Amino acid sequence: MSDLVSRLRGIARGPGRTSGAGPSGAPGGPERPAPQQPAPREPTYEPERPSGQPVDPGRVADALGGEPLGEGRAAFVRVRRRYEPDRRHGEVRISACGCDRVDLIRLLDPSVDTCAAPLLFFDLETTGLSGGAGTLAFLVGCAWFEDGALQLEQYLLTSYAAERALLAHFAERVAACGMLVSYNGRTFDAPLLEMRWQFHRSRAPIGGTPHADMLHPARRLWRTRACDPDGGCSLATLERFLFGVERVNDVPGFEIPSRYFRFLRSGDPAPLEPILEHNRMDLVSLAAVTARGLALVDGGSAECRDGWERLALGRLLERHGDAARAMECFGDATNDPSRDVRVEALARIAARHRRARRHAEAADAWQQVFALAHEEQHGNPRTQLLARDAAEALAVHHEHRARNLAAARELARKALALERSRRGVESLQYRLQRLERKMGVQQKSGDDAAPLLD
DNA sequence: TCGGGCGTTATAGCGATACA
DNA sequence: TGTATCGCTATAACGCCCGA
Repeated sequence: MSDLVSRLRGIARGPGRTSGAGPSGAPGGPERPAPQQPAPREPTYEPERPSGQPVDPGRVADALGGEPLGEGRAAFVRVRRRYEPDRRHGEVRISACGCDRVDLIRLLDPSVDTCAAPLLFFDLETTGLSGGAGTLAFLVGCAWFEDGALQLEQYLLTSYAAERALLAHFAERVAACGMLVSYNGRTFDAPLLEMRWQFHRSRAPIGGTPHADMLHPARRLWRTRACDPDGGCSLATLERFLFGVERVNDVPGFEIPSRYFRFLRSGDPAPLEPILEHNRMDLVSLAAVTARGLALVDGGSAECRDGWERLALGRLLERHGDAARAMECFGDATNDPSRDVRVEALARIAARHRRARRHAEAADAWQQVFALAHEEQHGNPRTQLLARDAAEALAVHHEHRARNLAAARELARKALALERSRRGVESLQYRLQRLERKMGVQQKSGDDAAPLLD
């Protein structure tokens, strides 16, 4: 332990370099022991730094490849990086992450009233998850495009006294942008920043700046696919699915606050470097996800990679009243190799026809849904649900429009066999009773029953 | 003319899920 | 671990159509 103590004190005091990547250092690497020191069993950073002795922002900046900003106790550290257009982020290049059609962001996030460039992507690392005055953002990361390259800036808090200056600096950056973009920022990042601004009795600049939160559009577009068996749609899951990004030695979120507290106690910035890299990865992925979403709403069905993406885009466009482009997506999805995709697409098409009172076209689509879904007796529960919907819709069609009571009864029976909810069963039983009553009246009056459908 | 049925829309409640 | 947001589901209300 005494070795560790002297090492930590050496880091906090002297010019001897320790771990932590510099400007060109390999990011995200594991923490390394100081030169000529035995490797510690565990990378523990106990509160050995003499209390009351502030962390030197200049030394932290040197270790992290940044620069100190501000004077005295109000100084914080700024770390800048520039990712050139040909740099790769998984399978995509930075040049492909630019967002030209920012006006289309309102299709992704309907809560955005006005769309304006330039976009400022931002992401916080905080001392905790829960709100309240005790949680603060010790790292504010932001990024924007400049001449095709992604410019990143990170503001690191080296002492609580510098928070106001750090926030003011970020506020200047926000004032220069047209729109903020975040991932779950509407729920987490923005409220936390606003709370901190209130704490310093300053006006929060975020409230007046349009803010697009990419979490919810990402869920709408990729949840059913990106998403692992657990159905997650975190930024890390998404970047792996969309861009093939595999993070190496990424710091888990729950570990971030404790690493920062270790830094405050020890003065050693080494535990922070993986956090800065984690934050940079989040910012690049956020830009890439935004660009991908904008490309989809701009390019439509032709831009989609597969049928699942077509279905999701169709639903998103339908939600915005763009029925024509939604139908194009659903129509293209009916040619997908996946039966589940084809069934879902046909059900969407049928529902759209029904809404537009094109009942013959709707019945034709429902018929295809039922035929396709029925081939799969023990398949996807969603497909089975659509088979039941199709059977009931066709029963309605035959009872009230085609006037084929026998076919309606047969379809109602099939729907009943697929029904799982008590209410649904009751509703279908009622329908069957009505049909049989009508058929009894018809037979008494001497009418011939219409032939059954295939 | 009236009642039954269909289809759409609005609303409420609940559960899932991002974030560090 | 707390919190806000959204999607899903159930339900109600409403307008429309049609047959008795």
